[in-house]
Amino acid sequence: MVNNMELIRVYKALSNPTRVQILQWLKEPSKYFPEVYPDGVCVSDIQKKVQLSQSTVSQYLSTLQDVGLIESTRKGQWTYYKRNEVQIKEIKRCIMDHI
Amino acid sequence: MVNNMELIRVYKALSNPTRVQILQWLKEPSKYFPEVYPDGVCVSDIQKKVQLSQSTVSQYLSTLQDVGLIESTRKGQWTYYKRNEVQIKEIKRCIMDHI
DNA sequence: ATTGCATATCGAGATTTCTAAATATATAAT
DNA sequence: ATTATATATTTAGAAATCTCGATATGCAAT
Repeated sequence: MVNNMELIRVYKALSNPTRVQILQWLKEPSKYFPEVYPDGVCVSDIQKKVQLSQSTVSQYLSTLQDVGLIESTRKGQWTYYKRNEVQIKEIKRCIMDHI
Repeated sequence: MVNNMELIRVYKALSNPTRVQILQWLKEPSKYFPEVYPDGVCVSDIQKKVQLSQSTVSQYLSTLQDVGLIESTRKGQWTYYKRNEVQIKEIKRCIMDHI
């Protein structure tokens, strides 16, 4: 269950076009990124596409992760991100009741 | 059809707890407001409940209306607001595909 | 015409978000 | 040990949002 305040934070996370864009690219990662690993896509590949600084992209990914929309796996020096579809489904369900 | 940028504006509108609260109260106006008119609830009744200034509430309602979540009807010196359920349904549908 | 009431708009200070550069951390390769 | 690479964190200025008081607008009643 995603409560009221958590949903507000989800809306905040989604109220930035770049963050939403990333979330959408991650729906079909192989379509949008040069390499897709078992745990998702690495930060630098995402950064190349969004054309914002490395630190900004890293923070955006943290923001999306903080609200549960994506999840990360660290492997060596890389961090791979992918959508957390289970949580996204739950968030969607809650938004339906919320609005 | 609600496009990408319009949805971003919807998320922005929803990323404020008070605005979401108002939207939720308007689901069952007679439960939360002293008087409900055919076209909805007047600004001053909403203002009394949220305990923010009149100008803030007026702007919040404009914000919600701008993105289509509520609609207004002016009758004399009053403006009544109610949910735009048709548009909300459409927005929900688009959010489902969007996220 | 004037007064009073409901709402909208304007202007501004406080707070938050955006974004980058610089720095830190962690790992890999030499 | 040193160097290089990937990512995270810190710091800070610019831009946007929040919120209010003041003012404007529009309508109703006198």
